[in-house]
Amino acid sequence: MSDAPSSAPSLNAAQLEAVHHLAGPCLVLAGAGSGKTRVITHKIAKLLQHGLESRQIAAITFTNKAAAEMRERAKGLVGPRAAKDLVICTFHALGVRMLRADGERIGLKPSFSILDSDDVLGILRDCGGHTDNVLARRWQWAISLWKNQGLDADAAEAAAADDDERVAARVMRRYQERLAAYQAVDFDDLIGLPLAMLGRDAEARGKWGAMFGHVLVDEVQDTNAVQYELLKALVGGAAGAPGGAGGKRCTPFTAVGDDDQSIYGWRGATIENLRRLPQEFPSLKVIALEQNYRSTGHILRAANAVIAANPKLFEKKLWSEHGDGEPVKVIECDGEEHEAERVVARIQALRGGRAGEGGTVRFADIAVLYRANHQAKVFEQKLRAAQIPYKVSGGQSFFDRAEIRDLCAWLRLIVNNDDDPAFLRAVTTPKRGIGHQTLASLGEFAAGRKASLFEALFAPTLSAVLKGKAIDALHEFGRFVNDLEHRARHTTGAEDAKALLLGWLKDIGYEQHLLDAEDNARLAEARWSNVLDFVDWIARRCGGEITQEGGTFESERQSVFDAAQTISIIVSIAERGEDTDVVTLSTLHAAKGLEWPHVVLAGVNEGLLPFKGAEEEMTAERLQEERRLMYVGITRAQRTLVVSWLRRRKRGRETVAGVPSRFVAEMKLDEAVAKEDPRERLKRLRAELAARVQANEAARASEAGRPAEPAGASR
DNA sequence: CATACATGAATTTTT
DNA sequence: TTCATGTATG
Repeated sequence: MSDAPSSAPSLNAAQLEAVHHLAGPCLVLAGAGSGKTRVITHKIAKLLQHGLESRQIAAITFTNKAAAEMRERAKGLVGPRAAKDLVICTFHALGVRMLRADGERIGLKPSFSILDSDDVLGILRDCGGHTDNVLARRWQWAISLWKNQGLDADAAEAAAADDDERVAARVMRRYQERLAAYQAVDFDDLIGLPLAMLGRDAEARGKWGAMFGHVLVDEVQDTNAVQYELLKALVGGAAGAPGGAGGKRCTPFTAVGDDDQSIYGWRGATIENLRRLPQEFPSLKVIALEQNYRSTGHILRAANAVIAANPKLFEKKLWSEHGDGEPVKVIECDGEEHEAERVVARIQALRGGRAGEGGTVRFADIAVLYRANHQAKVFEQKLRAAQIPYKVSGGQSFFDRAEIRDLCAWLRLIVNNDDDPAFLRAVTTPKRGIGHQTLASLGEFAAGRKASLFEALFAPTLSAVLKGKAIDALHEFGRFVNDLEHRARHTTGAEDAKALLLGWLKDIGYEQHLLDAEDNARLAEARWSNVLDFVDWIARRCGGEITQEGGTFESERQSVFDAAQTISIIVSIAERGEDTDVVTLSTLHAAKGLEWPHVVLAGVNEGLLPFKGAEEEMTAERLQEERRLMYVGITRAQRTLVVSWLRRRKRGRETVAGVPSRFVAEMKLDEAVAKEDPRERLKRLRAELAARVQANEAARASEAGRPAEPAGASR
């Protein structure tokens, strides 16, 4: 995907400087397309040359995908053997590692569970009495943001601005108590708890502070306050701990990022971190990568012009040795449909293009980017109509599917019997004659004894509150789980693991459950096939093979139990065919880090691209982030860029007049609007007419005998 | 309890 | 317009 172009066979001066600065803290301001992954991987190689062990080098990313890609690139550079022990993972994965190793120091069992957002939502609903989903979701959001800022429930309550926030803070307190009781953590805790652990426990601090000889962090501009603190704690500088090392001897590190591409402020990322870095590490070496290897001059100038309107943290201006290329085009469309049609026409034109230079354009060379997911819909329609293959980025991920979550709940329960949310999901999936009533009684009983549901289930005194049949069902469930756990601990190797898992699915009758629950048989089948994929995947892990997007790695053979421990954190396993030739539809956010020869930025309207909610005001900061988003969009393009906006835009029910985004003017394009090819316009009108005629005919046919709709009058 | 209808609300997303 | 949630009804 974002492979270094062959036009850059060796590192440029700035890249070399970044790679060679091994001794102290280093900030690499990597402009879009400036070869930042190359710098990171080459620096890893350099560190190895200088005698660091693989295991002493940590490269931290934000997504599993980025981690897999980086590992792959590193492997290509230093060979599989050296790459194997490199610690290349996400912040969260590193957190898991730390907690599994030493979490007991802060009272966490090594087998703690990781809750997904569904579980969290369920617990929050519970904590707040019987509340609706909407409110619970708001709490979830607020709590996550608080945690990202390093606030606990007390701090949140103290800082609460209104009653709603005070309530949320109190819910958060109860929520935290529940998590502790469940021996469970949420995603945010995976960062916060390791940090707390290092702050509180000198031994852990010593161990982890000495763990790495060099720490590299990708996309620093996306770090939130807690991640930043964790990074500092790991390198031993200005540790958050009272009486901490105070920046005496600090592990060298390399932070790589681009303040102009910070687009995740809304979920807690803060470029304040970048601002503080030079202050907190006075010896920080700041290196800007300004040579761009991706885009043509016209595109780069547009990008620079847009971002110039933002206040600067660090001075930086992209330039490239590529020629000017084609001018950026702006197109004006009547509405969403028209826009989609023009984009389709554009794609067809690119494909059929003059074979003069550059060879043929593949579908995979083209991307349509937009602000919000719902904008994909019209494009999907029109692309399908034109028989153009496409994929929509960020569709539902494999692990979000209900059937996979069901199975994950079972696995979690096996790993950690005290994981009550997992218990509740597993015990009712599939239905086994244990109903709400029974579970409510069990829950009450467990709460009274401060025990988990699973513990409570075996208590002799439980018979006082539950009748024979219910208790029998519960006991049978408990025995089944225990037995499964026992076998899971002792089963290793791919074949045995697969047999175990399939046997389990059969025992619980899961396939039948899917068929019963889904009235569409084909859908049920699709779900079952997902389940089988999942089983295969776990089995392969047990056999010592780990597959992620971007590659397959060898690791130790694991027991099913071990494999189950890691599943919550892994998100994407569905290796979507990377080399399939399809057009990409993506949000601007999801497009970050990717690039295409031909890019269309769609719906670049005032109100949509600088996004304006119903009754939120547009603060300067929000506007700046929107502008960075536009910048990210522009810099995805290698050779051609089309920016389109709508004269009529739908907002809710009504259609309102559309105004081009202020960012269009900020691009300072000299070429004016590109006119739609008159032949295309004619073609379109003809197609519209034909469609209407067809619709009328269909209506007449289906309503034969009844008074026909006033044909054509519906407009 | 399950289905049907009405009402209301609409970014961005990873782990 | 569409999706999801809440209520009313059989």
